[in-house]
Amino acid sequence: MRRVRAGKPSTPAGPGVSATLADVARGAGVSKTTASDALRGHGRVSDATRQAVLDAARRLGYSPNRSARSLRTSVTDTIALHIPEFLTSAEYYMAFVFGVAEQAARAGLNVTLVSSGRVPQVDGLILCDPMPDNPVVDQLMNAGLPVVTAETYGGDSRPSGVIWSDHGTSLTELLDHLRARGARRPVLIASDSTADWTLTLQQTYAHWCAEHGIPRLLRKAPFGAAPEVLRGLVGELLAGTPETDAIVCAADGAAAAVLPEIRSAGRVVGEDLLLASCVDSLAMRTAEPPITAIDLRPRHMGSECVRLLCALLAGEAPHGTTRTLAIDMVVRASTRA
Amino acid sequence: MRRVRAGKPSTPAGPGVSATLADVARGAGVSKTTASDALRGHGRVSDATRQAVLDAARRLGYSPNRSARSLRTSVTDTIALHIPEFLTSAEYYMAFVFGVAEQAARAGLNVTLVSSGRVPQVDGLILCDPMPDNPVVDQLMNAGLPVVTAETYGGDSRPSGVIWSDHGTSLTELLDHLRARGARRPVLIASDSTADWTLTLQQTYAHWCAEHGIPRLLRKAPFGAAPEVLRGLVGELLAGTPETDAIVCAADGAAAAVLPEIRSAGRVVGEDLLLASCVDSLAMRTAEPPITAIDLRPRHMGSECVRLLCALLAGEAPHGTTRTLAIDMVVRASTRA
DNA sequence: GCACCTTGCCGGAACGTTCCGGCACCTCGT
DNA sequence: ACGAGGTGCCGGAACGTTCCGGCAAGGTGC
Repeated sequence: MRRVRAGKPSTPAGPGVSATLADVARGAGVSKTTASDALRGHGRVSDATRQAVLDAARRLGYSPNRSARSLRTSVTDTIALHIPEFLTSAEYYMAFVFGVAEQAARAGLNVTLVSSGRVPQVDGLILCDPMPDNPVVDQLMNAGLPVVTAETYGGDSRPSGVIWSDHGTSLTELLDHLRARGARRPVLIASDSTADWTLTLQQTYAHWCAEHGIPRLLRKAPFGAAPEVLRGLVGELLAGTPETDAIVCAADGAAAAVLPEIRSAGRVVGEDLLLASCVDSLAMRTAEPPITAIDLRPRHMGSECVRLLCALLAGEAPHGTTRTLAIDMVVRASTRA
Repeated sequence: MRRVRAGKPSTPAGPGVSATLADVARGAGVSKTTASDALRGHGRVSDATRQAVLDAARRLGYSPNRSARSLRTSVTDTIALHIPEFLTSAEYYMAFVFGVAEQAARAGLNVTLVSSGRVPQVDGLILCDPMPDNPVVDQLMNAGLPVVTAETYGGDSRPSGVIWSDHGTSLTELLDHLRARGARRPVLIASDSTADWTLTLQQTYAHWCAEHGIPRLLRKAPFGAAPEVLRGLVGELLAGTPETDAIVCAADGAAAAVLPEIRSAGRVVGEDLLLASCVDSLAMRTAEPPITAIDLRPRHMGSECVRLLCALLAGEAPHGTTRTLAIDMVVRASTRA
């Protein structure tokens, strides 16, 4: 608990210790007010003085103390990020995190991870795939801070901003594609999570089936279900409903996981059984055959969330702003019969 | 840039605005010094007053302003986390991140992600899989802050602490296992990254081969190589060196990616060709057949890094402390011939 | 010459916390 | 009765920043 900074505050900043604004002011021969104004571009400062201050700052390696700044302005230049803990979707979330980190760095913001419900002292929050029954999400939602969610939130409170993708349209497109490839009995294997995304997929599927006079063949697996469970499900499905000619898996990675089961049921993916996934990932690309999937562009999703949050914080976007992120179907051999 | 907090500082804290220490002191009828002492457990305070302060704090929903505290003490209660951006190893890194986040939350620390080289104002850094040729890593290493690395660092500077796993012993164990299963020509497919982990694997393999009078059949693929590249590699390997009876893949996910290629070369994994991975993941578990792999326990790795960093910060561990994290080989059908 | 505005700069208070030093009171031992 | 030592509490300075208000010097119009 000892103080880290060196003793004499009048020395021109020891090694490893960042110079203070007063040091810069002294170095430029001006007052700290002027130094601050010059650096922030706020007050009225002549070009010559501004240049002198800038030089001094660079020479001394000045970087403003964030705590002091934040104490004074009550702006932390920090946003919090919460992601659900599902290692099954690791690739999606990881890409999302990098998208957030990159865009935040660009905007000069720090990103802090929040796992518990303890609301951190930040300027705003980003919640990825918020599920209404998650108490942590609930606390964060009602913390009185600006919140941007990735995908819509099914709960009561309204976030300040939302970035969402039109999964309904995408799934319809995917189902149409399967139909064009000859599929007449497509099955949707969805998860039972409370994420809005899952629900949209199920509704869209039901709607599409009704529209095409096709029986609803929905199967549900627990969110983050073990591959064995998924396989068992598919095994039963193919044995019990052999007329199944296409399978769409909602969960990340599920389609790749069930491939062996399909094969051992004597079906040939891409030939007499079409297979597709609602989430693209490395596993889809590397599967044999590669699996048609919807690219959710998680990295873009991450950076767009930060963009929107910044706009909200700057007052450039109204509370309740909702933006759409385009997503793409990627057709691969598994549906190219 | 407007101030967020409400106007009159004498009101007992408006809604949504955290109470200040002065509010608590007033609420408990003591001075702010006493309030601070009572909450921190520092000075000499009678039990009765301490209780009164604690009550007032709870009643007012007091939570100390981190900026003010940090400004005063120059302790930020925040650590920075850097992970290399390789989405192929998404599952490993994701688990690592959660391990860090969880343990940090337990220790009352914030975690901020750092992607650029800009050194954040934190108490310490955790660098996951630091590669010597990464400029960002370099800057962070030499920031003059306590650093804990996950896996040893191959560069010049010495981190304050290291958590590492004995990949050499594990790979030896794995190779011995393959040999016991009849393999006489095991091939190692390594990546050409500069991570210490990769180098250790290659050295261990070379050493093991020499010891057993087995030809060194090392193949290198770029780190994060596309699955097609890996497949091409394996295809050539099996065509050119048909006496290959076991393949060990270093890179995360690689073993699962090359499975189809092996199959289409007419080899049967687990029967006439053993396959194993140096990194366990969902893909290894769900592959058909499931693939023997080394479980690196990334989540533990994450939390152990935080533990060590905390110990270093508290002065409970000496600079340069190195700790080992046990890792396990998980035998599955792919080597159970 | 005066009134007035603009420009360039600065003093100093405030943000919320920690903690040094000090003061008043009480309890003993002598 | 008195000093020594302990206990319980507090005043106020300091951390580094921002920014309000003010002041002097120079310019402009009359």
